[in-house]
Amino acid sequence: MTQPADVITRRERRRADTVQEILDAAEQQLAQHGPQGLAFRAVAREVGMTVQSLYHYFDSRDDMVTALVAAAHTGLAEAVEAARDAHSGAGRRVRLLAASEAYRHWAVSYPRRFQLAYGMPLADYEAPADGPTTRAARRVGSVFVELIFAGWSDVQLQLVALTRGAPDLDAVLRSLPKELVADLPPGATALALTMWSRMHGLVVLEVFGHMRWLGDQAGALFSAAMSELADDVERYAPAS
Amino acid sequence: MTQPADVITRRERRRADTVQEILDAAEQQLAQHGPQGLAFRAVAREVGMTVQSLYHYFDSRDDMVTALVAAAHTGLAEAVEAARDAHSGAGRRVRLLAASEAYRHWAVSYPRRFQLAYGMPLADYEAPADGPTTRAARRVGSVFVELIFAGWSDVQLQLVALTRGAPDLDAVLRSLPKELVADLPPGATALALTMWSRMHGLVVLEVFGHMRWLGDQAGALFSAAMSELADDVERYAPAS
DNA sequence: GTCTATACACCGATAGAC
DNA sequence: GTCTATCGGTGTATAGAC
Repeated sequence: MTQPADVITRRERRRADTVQEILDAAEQQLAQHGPQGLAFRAVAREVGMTVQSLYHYFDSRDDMVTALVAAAHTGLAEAVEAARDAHSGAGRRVRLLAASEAYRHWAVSYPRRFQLAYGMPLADYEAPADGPTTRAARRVGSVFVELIFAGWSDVQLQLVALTRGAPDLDAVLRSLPKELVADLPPGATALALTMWSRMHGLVVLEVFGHMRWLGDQAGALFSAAMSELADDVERYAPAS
Repeated sequence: MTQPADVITRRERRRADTVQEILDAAEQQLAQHGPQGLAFRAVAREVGMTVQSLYHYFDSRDDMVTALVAAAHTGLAEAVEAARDAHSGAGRRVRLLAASEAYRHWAVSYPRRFQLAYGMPLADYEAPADGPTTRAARRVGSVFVELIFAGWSDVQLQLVALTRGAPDLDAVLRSLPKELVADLPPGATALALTMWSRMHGLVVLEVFGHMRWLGDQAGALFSAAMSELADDVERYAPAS
């Protein structure tokens, strides 16, 4: 006789495998047929199940979409982290540029997933306010926060005065949860946000098709802009 | 007897009014019910017509959406132009900041329209490659190009070296149509693009709900970042 | 120009047999 | 856990009367 615990584990593993199989099918549908490919029926066809069977793995279609959004953020985070770790011996500038290139590369490689995570209001889908989705999203941001401020002294961090003259903004940035942004002074948090948004802005324009007139040179423009961004980061961290 | 020309004019004006009425209803639907509010049936309900009548004013539902996208770009362009003209006596920095604030203000005031223009892949809708949509979109960009480079000498323009080391990118930027970017050297074009993307990045993050943890301070962060951006523009234009 | 009627496909979700 | 059957709704688009 197998132990009950074993049985449950086997069942749950099998269940997890099936869930993953469904998510893979959904991602393929998303890539091939766009947003409407995420219809429950369409995913069921792709994975070779009936619609009703899907309800055994997800409470609703929105549940499945939420899982996909979280998976997208996780995939992007893993890509960025891998790029960072691939240059663990190098300096801040090299690692920051590698991470940003990985960010864009993942986005243009999986444009639909990136759109799903950062831009696409699906019909009838409303993202849950807090959950696995937001947690996975933070992972991406924290990589860049770490890279930007690696090796800064406390004095250097305090000297970033990006929010001077906006005390309310200061207060909000100071009251953010620590796990989101590791106890940085408000100016530094604002700097990380603006730097991330500079990178994000170019990527989002490209992924949503607003840089087609650059042909295949969108990546070159991105690299040039990221080089400027890295210079600006250095400028904010005056040699101690 | 009225002249035939008059009759046609009256008819066409009445038709144009109806088209505008439909578009207004569609925008209200978009604001209230999101993307799926743009269904032909939903718009017909809102405007008080039957679905079939809409086919007399638009060849298809995609036609109507295309008109909405163009209208969104035009509305954004008008808002930015108005802000620029409201400070026609001021210097470049003031006008640039005013235009950027107008950009964000329009976006957060009409988030669905902004999403429609810049981010939302509607189910089954594919934007036409070239048409009124792209022309209206260029209007926004050209305002910022003008503002950024107002008063620069040819020498100053040539000195922007943002694309150094990327000859292919240079070539693409140089071969862009003149009405898109008024005969600028490639480095200057790249500068305008990156500056615009810096502004756009923050706005797009906010409009798509990725800055909710800043509460009502997203605007303050935007202003701080735009101030930095204006400083950077000045830095690129060394005093002659 | 507007209407009714209609065709044909799709959707999310539920009930109940096996 | 998977199936069939079904409900009640959505959508785009066309035909033809008035």
